[in-house]
Amino acid sequence: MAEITISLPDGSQRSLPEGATATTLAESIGRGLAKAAVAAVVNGEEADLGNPLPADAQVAIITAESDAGRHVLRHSTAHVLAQAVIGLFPGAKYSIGPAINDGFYYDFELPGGRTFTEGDLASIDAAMRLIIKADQPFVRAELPAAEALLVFAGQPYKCEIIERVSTGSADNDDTGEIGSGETISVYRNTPEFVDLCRGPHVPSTSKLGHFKLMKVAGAYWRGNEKGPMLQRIYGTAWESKTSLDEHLHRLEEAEKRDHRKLAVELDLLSFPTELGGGLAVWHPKGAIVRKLMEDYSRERHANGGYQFVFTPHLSNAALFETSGHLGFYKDGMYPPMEMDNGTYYMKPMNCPMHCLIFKSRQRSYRELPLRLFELGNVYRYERAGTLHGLMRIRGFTQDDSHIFCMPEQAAEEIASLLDFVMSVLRAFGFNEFTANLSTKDPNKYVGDDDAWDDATAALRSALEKYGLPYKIKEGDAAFYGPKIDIDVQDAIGRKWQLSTIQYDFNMAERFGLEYVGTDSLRHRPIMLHRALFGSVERFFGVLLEHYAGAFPTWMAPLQARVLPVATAHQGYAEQVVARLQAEGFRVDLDDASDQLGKRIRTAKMEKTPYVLVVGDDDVAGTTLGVNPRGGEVERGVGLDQFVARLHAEVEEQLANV
RNA sequence: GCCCAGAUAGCUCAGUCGGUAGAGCAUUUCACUCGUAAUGAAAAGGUCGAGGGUUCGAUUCCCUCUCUGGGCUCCA
Repeated sequence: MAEITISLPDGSQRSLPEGATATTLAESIGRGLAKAAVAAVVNGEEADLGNPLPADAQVAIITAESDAGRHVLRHSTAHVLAQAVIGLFPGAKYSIGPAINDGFYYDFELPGGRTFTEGDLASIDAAMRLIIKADQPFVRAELPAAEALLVFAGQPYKCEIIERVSTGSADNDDTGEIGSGETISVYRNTPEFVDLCRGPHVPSTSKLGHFKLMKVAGAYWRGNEKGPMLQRIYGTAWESKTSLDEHLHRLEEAEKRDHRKLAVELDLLSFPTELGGGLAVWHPKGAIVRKLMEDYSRERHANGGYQFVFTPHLSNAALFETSGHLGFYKDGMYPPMEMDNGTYYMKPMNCPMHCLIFKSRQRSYRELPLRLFELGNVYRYERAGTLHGLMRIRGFTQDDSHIFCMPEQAAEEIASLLDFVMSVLRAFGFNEFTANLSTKDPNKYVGDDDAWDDATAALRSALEKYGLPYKIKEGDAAFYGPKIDIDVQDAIGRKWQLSTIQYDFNMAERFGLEYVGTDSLRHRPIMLHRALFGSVERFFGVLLEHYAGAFPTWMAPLQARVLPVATAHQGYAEQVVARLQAEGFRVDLDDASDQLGKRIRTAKMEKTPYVLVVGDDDVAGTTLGVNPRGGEVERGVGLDQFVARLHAEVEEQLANV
């Protein structure tokens, strides 16, 4: 029999009989590999395990526990979901069902406008497990478009995808489903069930099984708000029960960190329904933390050459007509108020008012860069369905600064802005950063091309000088200028977009801003927008989740609580509290009316950095029993010694810049 | 705005096949005075999200609305 030679990723070669498949290859290498195999990469293209391998092919086996392998598992599980739904709901239309981060989804339209309820998930789950148990093969076929349209007659969403692909008007969603070639690829599991798909898939449904259907949701067909609302089912799928359980456990952990839950438990803030959606009130403990954040920010800005300004919450409509907000973002603004002889709006941004400050008198180049800073309260009418705790809120505070500079100053200013932003983010305990550089959308921009090129180059060079890893998002800039967005990674690996540095070629133009240059002529300044926290509220929410409520000592609402062992030690406990407060620390006392163990538990539940227990020995020796958050109890620590330690800790936490 | 699920004491939740409700924690009081994550007892606490309908009677069934949660869409 003729043989073919296959090259493996490690450079080694193997001879196999002609007609051998990737499965044969995997089996020839080892039983474990054959078991874990879900697909293959043949000459750089993902392919099914069961395809005959071409001669002299480069082949890599995709195993279930790799990212690519999980993607295949999830996509295949989505097909099983569709098969189960079609079986249980005769007449159901199926549309698309891709693998996504950690799982998959599939969108359906049910007959008669029926919708899924959570209760349906159990019966769908059971039907899926039967399909998996039946060990159905995923059989690939390639058809001309005309034939595919016949196969999917009565399935309007599938036909639409086929037509878009065959007429060349497909987008990524479509090609993700069926590839972009001349023929349409499909996978058939049974005579009854066939689905469009580019593949690859696992060879048979028995490779699947470690999945869980998570939730039902509405989703627009092709993401179009005006299009039909389909019924989406989300699921997660993994290569083993252990991995599935770990994933579910991670979800539980994230849920425990939910800032809305922690905000209630720690009595930080609330969203009273009487107040209205997306509006928060800050309780004393939350307000302490927020004030510390803001004070620190002010201190850094004062040292960084910023000038503080204040501007009102309301403005005459004319201002937002000049700025363009009413033209571009009216839907996102609170409705107008008619008063006196004009129309007023809540401000959605601070920049127009900062422009008015710049414009209030003639400016000289000697004043530039002029850096204006404000913790400005803005109000945006976010749609009801989008509100999410502090992360998406209707009234919030931007730590907003606008920098007006000469064009030749911009590059240096950007570089120092980036240093400043990163330094402050580090002080709040973030260490992992990535950035996005958004460039010009050629179809929608103002300003001249040279200015855009210079601005983009300045942003890029700042990123490179700082050594911040970044991705370029082509065409993602706002119409008025390119920008850098900075993402931080939190303690459990989630990314949050926080800071932004943006060029603006538009606003200075609209407001007719000018400065007098060395040539005594008038010039237009460059304007830079810079938000560091972004929104103080959202940043607080991110910190709360990052620290799981256990704020570092420097910003903890209560830094230490003193517990007298018995009433006899109350006097000494009061002295300790007074001493620590005199040193500037936030300390309180929990008297002996509850048992000691109970009081310790309460203080721990409140995530107090230090619980200080004082009894007979401590009164005698002016010492403390120190019970630190997350550490070991230490008896007989001298009061002076503890004070010094606490000062040192706070200083060290803020020195990490 | 659209789809799904909710709303019962401050919090977490149980319950009422239609006859106006209960637990744990928290709160208050009393007793206990204790050395590192829950002492015991008692009291108080609810227009069962709002409005309308069906009914002799609705917290429970139906409708509408509000709000909350998960998605979609949107996010200067």
